[in-house]
Amino acid sequence: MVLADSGGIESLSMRKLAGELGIEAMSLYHHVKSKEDILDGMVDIVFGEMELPSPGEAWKTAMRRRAESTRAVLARHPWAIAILDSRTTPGPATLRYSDTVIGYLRAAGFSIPMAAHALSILDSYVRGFAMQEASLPLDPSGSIQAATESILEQQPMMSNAFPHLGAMAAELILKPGYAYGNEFQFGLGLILDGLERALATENGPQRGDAPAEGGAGSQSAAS
Amino acid sequence: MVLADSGGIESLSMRKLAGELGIEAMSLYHHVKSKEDILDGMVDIVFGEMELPSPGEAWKTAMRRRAESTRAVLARHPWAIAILDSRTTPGPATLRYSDTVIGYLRAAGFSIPMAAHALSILDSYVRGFAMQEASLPLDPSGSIQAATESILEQQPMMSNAFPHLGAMAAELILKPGYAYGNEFQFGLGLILDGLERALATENGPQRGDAPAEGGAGSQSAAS
DNA sequence: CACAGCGACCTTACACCGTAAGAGTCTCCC
DNA sequence: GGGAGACTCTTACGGTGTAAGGTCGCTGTG
Repeated sequence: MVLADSGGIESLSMRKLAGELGIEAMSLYHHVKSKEDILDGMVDIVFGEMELPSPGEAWKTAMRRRAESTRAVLARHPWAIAILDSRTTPGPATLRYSDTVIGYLRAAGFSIPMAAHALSILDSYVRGFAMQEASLPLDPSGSIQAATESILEQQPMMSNAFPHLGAMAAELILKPGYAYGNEFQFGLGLILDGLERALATENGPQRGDAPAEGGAGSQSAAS
Repeated sequence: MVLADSGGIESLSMRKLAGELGIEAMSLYHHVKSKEDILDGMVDIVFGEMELPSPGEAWKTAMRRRAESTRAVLARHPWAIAILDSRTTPGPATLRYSDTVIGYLRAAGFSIPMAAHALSILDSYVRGFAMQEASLPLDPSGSIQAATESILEQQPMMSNAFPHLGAMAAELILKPGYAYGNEFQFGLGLILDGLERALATENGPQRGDAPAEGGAGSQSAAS
């Protein structure tokens, strides 16, 4: 079901979907309540494709892998990005996913509020990045040069009216080897480092003894 | 033009828009090439509403204000979030906005690659957060309690099958005073602090930045 | 003044969309 | 045999974006 859809664009209609299945549009309504139902199911499948952290991993690498997996899944299903959160009736895979990640963070020593912070910032960043990436006019190689050039050509006054934009285009984006996708790692590392610091601060800069948890990884006690 | 649209939902159609203006649908096509044209213009207006940093401000406060302004504007025009980036022909306000911000960062000591990093992470985060926030079922007070409760009620096995999700709902989200919007500040501060550190590292560690607590942290933030 | 040109507006029409309503048809179980 | 579903179909309605072309009234020029 999803196969046909993610292959095509989000121009899937009840009639086309039915055609794909060899039946008529209205027959679909005996299996689903509405098109919203189908979208709900598709979103749940997308969540099901995301990699879950496996126990025993250090939380930082686990969260990094989770973020990269999410980005990869969303790149595979760009249509899903805009509707991921807007489903008001989360499916089982969605709930399972959230529950597992929260449980993982808690086991790694995150308090409940800190886990909520971490979830919020990571998901906002990953989905925001996926959104920007999905809407960039990339050629298959993942480069953005061609599109940038065409904008520059359209606007020859670019370097006059918008000097900094022009400079960034000329000196960074148009350089061979630049791919916007690489920006992902920088931001992800920055956020994970920031979370590590926040976690250390929370877990007691004062009398930071007895960190009872078998928390994964980095204990850099405040000096 | 935008007034009518952002007030209503994204269910604006050529016919409704024409009706708002007292004319017929097809008459619009004498002023715009297509509906895409209208969306382009609307997106540009949205960019125009965003606050630009004023010279002389410290870059951190300037970027914080920019992020908060962007979030406020996108909260005012939720329909814009999903299509902000997908416009392939940026309008003048959009270009001006990007150019000013880049110029501002450059003046504050960011190299071109570092400015690109900063733009990418800030915009991804802010837009991702705005997206999540916009799709949350909030009551007018900005709280999420009612919706959370209804999900919990629908799924009484929540606390069994999804214990961590249930715990976070019970001990954080359902507590009076919790509002998801407050998560924004945490993530924004974390990112700005991270950028500050990355900037200091880039600009040469000769300026003793007292990296005492950084310990042997990961250097994945290096450019 | 007359008149051509043109831009703003209109009507009509087409192919698509989600789906409400209801009418077969087929298979299984008592 | 005879329900009882489950499944599919046809028909129809009100919506969408927009292609094609018609009808005004204003304006510039002679």
